[in-house]
Amino acid sequence: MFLSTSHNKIDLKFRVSIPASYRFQLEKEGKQLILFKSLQFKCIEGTTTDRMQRYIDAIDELDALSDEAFILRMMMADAFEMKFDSGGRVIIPETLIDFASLTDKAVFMGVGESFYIWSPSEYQNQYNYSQKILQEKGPPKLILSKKGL
Amino acid sequence: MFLSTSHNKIDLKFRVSIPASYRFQLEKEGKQLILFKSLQFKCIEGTTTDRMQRYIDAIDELDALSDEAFILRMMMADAFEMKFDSGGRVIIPETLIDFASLTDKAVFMGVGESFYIWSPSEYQNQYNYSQKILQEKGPPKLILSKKGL
DNA sequence: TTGACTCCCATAAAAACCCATGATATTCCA
DNA sequence: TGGAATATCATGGGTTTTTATGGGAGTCAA
Repeated sequence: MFLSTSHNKIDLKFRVSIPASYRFQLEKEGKQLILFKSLQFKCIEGTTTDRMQRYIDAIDELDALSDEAFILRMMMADAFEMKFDSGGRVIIPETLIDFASLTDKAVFMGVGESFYIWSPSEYQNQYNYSQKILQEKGPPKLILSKKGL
Repeated sequence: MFLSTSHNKIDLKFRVSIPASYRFQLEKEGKQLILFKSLQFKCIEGTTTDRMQRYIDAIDELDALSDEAFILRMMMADAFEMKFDSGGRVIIPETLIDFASLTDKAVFMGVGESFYIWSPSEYQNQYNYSQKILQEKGPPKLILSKKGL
């Protein structure tokens, strides 16, 4: 489970520290880290190899010639397996840096089964949007009570 | 189940003692503590990892593009797993301190499946408000399902 | 050589860990 | 029942470890 938010620096070599809690999460389950372009947002998404496998399996269930399958395959093509250095950092591929408009700061946002890497300004936009939705619609209580929470 | 209210000090290192009764509650069931921004109030909410896991599972069952899923992901991003020191304290993340406007005192309020951490003044506001509602509307009707008990 | 990449070490700040103490509550026994 | 002995809790403070980050030495290819 990936939780919490942290702001880390991207150095001149495109290196960035993956938050320690995320690394433990991966290590605990003995899983590799995958980074890829988010399908929803202008950010990088990080997850484990086996969750990625679930995406791949999902493609197989789609009509092979459909637009969805096409999009998902394109996403796979821009997915990278990350290696950590001794300090717990990875080098973010340039494709992903560009996609998410990252410069010198990265915001790591744990969202459960995966995490997002945002530029600070995009993150702020998303955060503000969430606050707006919350004010307008209130907490998603229907969903929660339905699940017995 | 978390019950009762207590007023604890937040020291210069942002450490605060989690009330012993809450700790026993967690220990008894072998569960980790999670703190996160309340979706309803200007306070911190405390709960367990497996309760949080149920929220995460709920995300996957929602339309990934829905507002509900979005809000729940934001909730994960503002959730932190806590580690106790030998004295039963945790360090409250700065994000949460700011969100709840905490300074040097924290009011712990057990509300059953979770608990709240308020600043003394916010707590007082909520308390006064509840008293006002009680006077105006009388006690709420409770429907206790046999199943749930 | 130059440039890109990997691997390793250095360091400041933050977090985790450990022990001490005063206050309060609890136990125990005359 | 009183009151000393004990346990528990919240809190203070110091020491050690971890984390994030900077930078350099070695490697390989063009």
